[in-house]
Amino acid sequence: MTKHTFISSKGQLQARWKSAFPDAVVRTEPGGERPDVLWWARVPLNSAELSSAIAAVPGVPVVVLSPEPVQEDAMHAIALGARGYCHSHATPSMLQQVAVAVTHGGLWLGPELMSRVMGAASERLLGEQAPDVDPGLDLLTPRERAVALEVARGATNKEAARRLDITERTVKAHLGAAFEKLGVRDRLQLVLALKYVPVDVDHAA
Amino acid sequence: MTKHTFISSKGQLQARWKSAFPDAVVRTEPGGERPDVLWWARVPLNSAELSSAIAAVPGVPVVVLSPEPVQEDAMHAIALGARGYCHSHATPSMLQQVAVAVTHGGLWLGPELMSRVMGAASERLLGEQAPDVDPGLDLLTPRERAVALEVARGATNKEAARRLDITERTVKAHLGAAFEKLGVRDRLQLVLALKYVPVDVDHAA
DNA sequence: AAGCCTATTGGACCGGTGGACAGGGTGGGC
DNA sequence: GCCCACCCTGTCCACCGGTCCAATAGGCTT
Repeated sequence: MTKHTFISSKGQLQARWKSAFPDAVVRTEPGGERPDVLWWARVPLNSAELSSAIAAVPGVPVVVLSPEPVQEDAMHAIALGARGYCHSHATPSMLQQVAVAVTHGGLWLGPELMSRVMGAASERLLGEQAPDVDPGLDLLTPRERAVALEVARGATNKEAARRLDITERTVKAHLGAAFEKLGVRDRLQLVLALKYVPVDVDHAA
Repeated sequence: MTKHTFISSKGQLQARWKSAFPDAVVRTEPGGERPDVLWWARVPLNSAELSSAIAAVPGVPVVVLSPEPVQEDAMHAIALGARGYCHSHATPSMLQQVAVAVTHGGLWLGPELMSRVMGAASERLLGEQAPDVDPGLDLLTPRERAVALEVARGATNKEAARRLDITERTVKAHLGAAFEKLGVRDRLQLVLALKYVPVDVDHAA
């Protein structure tokens, strides 16, 4: 059975959510058992809280619910890695649709926002022809890249293995190869290398 | 039963697709019965053809399949309204995942592309607006902050200890406190949690 | 056919990491 | 004075992470 956890400041709307997902869990704080979908209904939207909540459950799609959807909030949520954004008063069947989409690797945004996001993304990526795209990623094989990206989202080797459907040993192999190609010594510096390009490690010196 | 139509120039890979969707229809030209998902496997990708094919079936999610996924092609497809982009040699189960996501209103892109698109969209739509600042760091005591910043630069516990002139044990103590305050489980997630803070850090002074 | 790259996995090793017990020392507020 | 927050240190231990030794298999180039 799919597990759903709702994070709500006031615990309201539980009835509606339980209607969509009868065995849903409603909490006021993140934590507890790892759900299949994490619904973020805290208002107002706090980037820091949302960010760490998302980081705390790598691999779990996070959907942000808002009582009055605002594009800016939605974009913040997306920027932080949320996989969905919709009205907190959405009908149960709508919520179920969203759940299905995100648990299958999709991004769910609602028609209007979706087209805006897609438009903006293509403007950004086609317009400037990827100037600051990590040269690092291009050095990696597709598999190494996939593993590196999982790790860069905060996943452990075990979690990355589960997400990519390979053994932990293989994750280590790809990671090791990525370390060597990028000239870093561990996963943390790999993340830094993928964020801002140069790693100014004067530490070891 | 969900109906799937594949548009392929050469009609190849039919076996693979039929394995995923036994009653799929493979065509060389768009048209015919209205499917639930339209899979576009024509190579090379032609924007005009794809555009009119998408326009011809409003409401039907279109997924572009490519034998060798390229970001630029993906962005063109997205810009034209495609709801998904993935490898044409994807496993049947993967295709099924994609199908489920897009038929439920989702956008399916694969981890790497997805994060790029999301990042690009938020950059474009949020502009240079600084996110609402200083969540994490202000929760920490000065010493915890110093340790966290060392770690965020890629230092090991031992290196941080040497730079701050304390024992490795103390570094662990501060780090552990920082983990708890920020609600993360390890140093990597701590870095991610601090990532969305303006890092002006000239702390070395 | 031979060679290379990629992807995958196994076993073993060992240092780094994080949590669970501990403390002791300082300074400020009530 | 007491309490409390902060800073610093210690030991023990389970687990994770990174690297070494391999091996098998498929695809691609020469």
